[in-house]
Amino acid sequence: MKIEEKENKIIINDLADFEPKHIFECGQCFRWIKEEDNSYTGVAKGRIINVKKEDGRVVIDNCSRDDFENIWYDYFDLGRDYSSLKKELAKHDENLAKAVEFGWGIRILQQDGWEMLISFIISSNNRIPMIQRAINNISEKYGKEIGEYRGKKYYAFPSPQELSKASIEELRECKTGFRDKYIYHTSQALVDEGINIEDFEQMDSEMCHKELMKFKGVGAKVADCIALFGMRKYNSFPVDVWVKRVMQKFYGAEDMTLPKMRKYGMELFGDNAGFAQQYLFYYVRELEIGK
DNA sequence: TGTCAGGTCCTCA
DNA sequence: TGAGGACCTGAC
Repeated sequence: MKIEEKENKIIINDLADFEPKHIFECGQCFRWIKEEDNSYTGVAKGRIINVKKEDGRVVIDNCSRDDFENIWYDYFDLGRDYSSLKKELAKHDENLAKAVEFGWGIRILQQDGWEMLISFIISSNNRIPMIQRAINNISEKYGKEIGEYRGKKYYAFPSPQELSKASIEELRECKTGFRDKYIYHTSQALVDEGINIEDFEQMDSEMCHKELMKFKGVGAKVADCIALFGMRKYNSFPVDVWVKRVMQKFYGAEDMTLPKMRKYGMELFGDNAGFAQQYLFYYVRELEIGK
């Protein structure tokens, strides 16, 4: 990987399988905002960076070399060979091959487990713009101000301790809707019971999923998303409305219940089920297949 | 005005 | 187990 550093930017010349639109709009994250120049600005790990593709190169603005090596390299999953992963997936079947070709620049971000827990509780029966707004409201109200970028202030996602100070009513004011009580109970549970969410990463997938579902507002689908995007459980297979459609249309799962569909997907795609799910999800949602 | 959206919870067979 | 209805909110 050839990396140049200049003017607080990191420029990567030869990074394959990386397309900002695919990465930030495949539904795995909620805090990356598209700018007018088609770049994306986001907050993670207490930093603000801006990412774009320019002349085939990946440009990360507002980023030091140290931060790139210590934070963003892992965050963007740059240690993984997506070319061979995609080749492997494409061999599986024709539909997955098309999906991989369509979302060729997707990478599964290594995001924070706690932030994913709350974010995906908010996602249930909700729309993406509303989810983004609620998460921003929560961050502004309870998170620390990180700094300014392009004239806009940015806030970190609050810690469990910080968020546990919010009442159910205040969470409702952040436009979380009926999920206010779920967020409240989850924050309280972490603080009161001294649960360290990072420990979940050490569990095997099944245990991780089971433990996550103990939180109020976390069902099978939300637990799978948290495990996949926040806890490196890459054999997770979140079944949402879109994946349900794709499983019915392409994989003969017309009469399956959701739990069966989840199990079927995990068996079908094995250790790479999470990646398969992301490519399929992005493919059918962007093209509105099966709607 | 009614429906619907990245589901979950609760109740009841 | 599985089915059915309620649920904040706001956009169409």
